[in-house]
Amino acid sequence: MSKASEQAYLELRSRILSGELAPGSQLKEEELAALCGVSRTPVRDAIRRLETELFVRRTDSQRSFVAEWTMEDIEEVFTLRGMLEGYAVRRAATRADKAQIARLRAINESLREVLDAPSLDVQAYLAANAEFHSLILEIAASDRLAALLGRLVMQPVVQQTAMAYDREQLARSYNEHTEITAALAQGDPDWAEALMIAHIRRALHARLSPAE
Amino acid sequence: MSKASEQAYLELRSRILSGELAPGSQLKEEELAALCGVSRTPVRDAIRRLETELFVRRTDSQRSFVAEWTMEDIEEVFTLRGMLEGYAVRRAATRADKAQIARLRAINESLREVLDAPSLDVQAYLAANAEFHSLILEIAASDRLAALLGRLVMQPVVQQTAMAYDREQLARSYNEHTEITAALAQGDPDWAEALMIAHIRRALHARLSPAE
DNA sequence: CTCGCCGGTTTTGTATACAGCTTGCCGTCC
DNA sequence: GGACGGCAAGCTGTATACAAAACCGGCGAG
Repeated sequence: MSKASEQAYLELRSRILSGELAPGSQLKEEELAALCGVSRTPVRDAIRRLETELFVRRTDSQRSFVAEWTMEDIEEVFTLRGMLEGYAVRRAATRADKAQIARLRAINESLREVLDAPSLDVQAYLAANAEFHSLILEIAASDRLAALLGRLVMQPVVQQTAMAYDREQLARSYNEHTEITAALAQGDPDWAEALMIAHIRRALHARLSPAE
Repeated sequence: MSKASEQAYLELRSRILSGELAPGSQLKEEELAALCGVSRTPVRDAIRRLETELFVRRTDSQRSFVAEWTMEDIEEVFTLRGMLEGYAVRRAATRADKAQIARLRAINESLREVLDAPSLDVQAYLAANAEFHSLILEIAASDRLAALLGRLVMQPVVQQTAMAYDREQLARSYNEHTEITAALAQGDPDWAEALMIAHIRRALHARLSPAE
């Protein structure tokens, strides 16, 4: 997206994720325009986009609020992600070629580097993780599925989830990625799907009880 | 949505469905604004909305085109719908109360009236069908799931599908709705889900080979 | 005391002008 | 003859002013 619109989107999303724009609070276009240093028009675009990504809720009378997430909401989003990404990886299993498998392995290598580093770089983890999942989506070769998943289910919760990860969680996540890659290399859709669902399920529980 | 924006949306969607705006053709804001008798602003909103509903595809450089649907695309959308609506009806099975079941039965009654009428009113069928599916979504009581399904998977293809229905297809559809209602009345999620998936699968095949 | 109506105020929707980017064509240079 | 570069036209992005709709307070009637 072009400059102002993208800027407004990133600005607002980051403030929502950080809690600066608290769940339940109203988003007023003019106020946000001032905040982002752009006019109302790109802010409107950004709000609409955040709405489709479930960051923002809209009342029947067109007023926007920061979405509030209950435990049930979170669990459900993970369930949906499980179904959709499970389907994606199932498709990927019958389509992946050697070069793509190699790229997946390379991404996993960079995940391992994060793991082996002396200090935990969660942002680097997030980047490599996103790359892994979106490469699988690319291999699945379905624009429509990508549109669904990319826009709607992945972004909102993943970022906050990873914040709750300790080194052990990261290690498990890395192992799961390795397994999924193996399943894809074997071309086994059932195996791949089961692993992906388990992978996402574990992320859910890490999210719900970070203390454990 | 308020007047002009909604009007533009409905206008454009109907022209896309009718083929007047052909798949692959470029959507130019100014041109469409003239077509709908509104300014570019609401047209932009409408295009963005149609984009999230997969009616419209957007290039990397922000130009919009009417989406082109291959057989594979259609099959895949039905698969996704099956997963998501299957999940919805599964949730509904453990939540529906007597009043809601009664409403589902009432909707099915109106479907039967369409069936028994001397001339086939496909629009009336569509209306009642949409009501049935959205009531199930309501019973499932998940705003997020509703946001996903309502916006993204249902609309694009359903309308064209129903056009291909003859009276026998309508009768089968009615019977399936009745069965699903029974499964919900029993509170049996497995049954309900299986029926829903079958229901949607059959719609797919009616869509792919209307001649049969 | 409650309910509903009414006006000011706030917030969103729409139109329009202008700016910036993309694209495709045409001419020139290698 | 081909390719690269620049120029012009067309389309989209952004800002802003004005219109319409929704909210909220207070006031009056039942």
